[in-house]
Amino acid sequence: MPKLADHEQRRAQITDALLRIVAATGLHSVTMRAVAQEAGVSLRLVQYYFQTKERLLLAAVEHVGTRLADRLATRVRGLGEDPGHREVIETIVGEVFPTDADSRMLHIVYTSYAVLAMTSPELAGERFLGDPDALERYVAGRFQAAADAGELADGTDPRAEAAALMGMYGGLGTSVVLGQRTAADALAVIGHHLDRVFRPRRT
Amino acid sequence: MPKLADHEQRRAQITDALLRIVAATGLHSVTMRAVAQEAGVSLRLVQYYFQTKERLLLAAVEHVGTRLADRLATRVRGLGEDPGHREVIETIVGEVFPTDADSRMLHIVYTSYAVLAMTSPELAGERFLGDPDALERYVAGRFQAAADAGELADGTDPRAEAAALMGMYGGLGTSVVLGQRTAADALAVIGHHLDRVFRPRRT
DNA sequence: CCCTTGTTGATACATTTGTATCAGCAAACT
DNA sequence: AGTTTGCTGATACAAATGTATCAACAAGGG
Repeated sequence: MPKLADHEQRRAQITDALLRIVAATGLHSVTMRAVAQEAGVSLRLVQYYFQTKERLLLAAVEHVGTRLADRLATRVRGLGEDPGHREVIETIVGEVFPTDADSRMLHIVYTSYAVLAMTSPELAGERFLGDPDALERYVAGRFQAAADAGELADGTDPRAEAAALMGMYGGLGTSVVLGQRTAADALAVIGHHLDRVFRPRRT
Repeated sequence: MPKLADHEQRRAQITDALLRIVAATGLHSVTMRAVAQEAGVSLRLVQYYFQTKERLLLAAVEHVGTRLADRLATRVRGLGEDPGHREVIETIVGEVFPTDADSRMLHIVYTSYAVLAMTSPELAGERFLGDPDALERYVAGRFQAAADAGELADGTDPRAEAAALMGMYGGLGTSVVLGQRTAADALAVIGHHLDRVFRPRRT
């Protein structure tokens, strides 16, 4: 049985093209034909791999979720063994925050899907909504660990801190993409916030 | 010269219909025909008042901005004279936060336009981007006043606090609309945050 | 060599959508 | 009464779009 092409790779090639279009011109300008052209393949092939547009869109969110998870895992692992809790948290925020073209794309794509999910929950599946939840839970776990180690200020609730941080990240990220604020300014605001959450003394 | 209809009211009737559609089924399902039907007028009339779809969309954002500003002004004025700084800030956040159908609609509309503005700045005019800026500046002013009155914790920067709060509001609001969190939970997180920004003692 | 697989091309087609046109009707002000 | 203004209806039309169909070709494995 001949198998010259890697199906997974082809699918990634096409969904990547879709994400590029979303980031550049918006979700509304994603058409089967535009995706095909951006991916450098024929319209027919897009239909071949993803029968309908809906399935293509779903595959694209899954793809972006996986890619982000990989990126974060690699980044955190690169911190060396037993990094500080705050270091891990700041690394995560710094990685997903729209600073370069890649993270900016990620933010636009995520927000676009989020808006879509507000009015058509069936299109943005559980997979999509589950990702930010998982990230927040992970961050909450880190806050919990920091609290257990006595690194947090008094009266802080790890889960509430995670929610607050992820909320800030999302809102400030949007304002950065919209050009209302510099990424550096936004990150300074978040750093300022973390300064207050973490107990000042200790290293 | 006969003038049986109030142009402003008619325009409001149509843009209101548009906003309802955005909140219910998303910005992508806003069509001239759908707006006309929702507003209970003929397609021809929508064309009559707003020549093109682009102008209709722009008018709708302006409309929502004005309406929100009015709502906030009324609400804050209703606090009586010389209300506490924290009270004003909490009132504002409580008013714009997606708790009821109206504020939920507001949030969806705002976020939809924000996403649109990310990739097509010409469609979401300065009027749109200016509104959240103005709100943040106002909140920053309140934080500054609170700081001058010695009500804030040490080492707080009023403008950074405003940015952090507005960011949190936006991000958490989205998660509430997406059903990832209860509005009450989100507001509790924000309250928890404000507890730390404001100095505990004093009334 | 043959057959399966990956891929393209050329269309086709019904729908939707923004925009435009022309005629006409009802109401109200002068 | 007449004229202006607000509004509707019926259509028209080109462009875009999701989906589907049929033929064909290249390449690699058995």
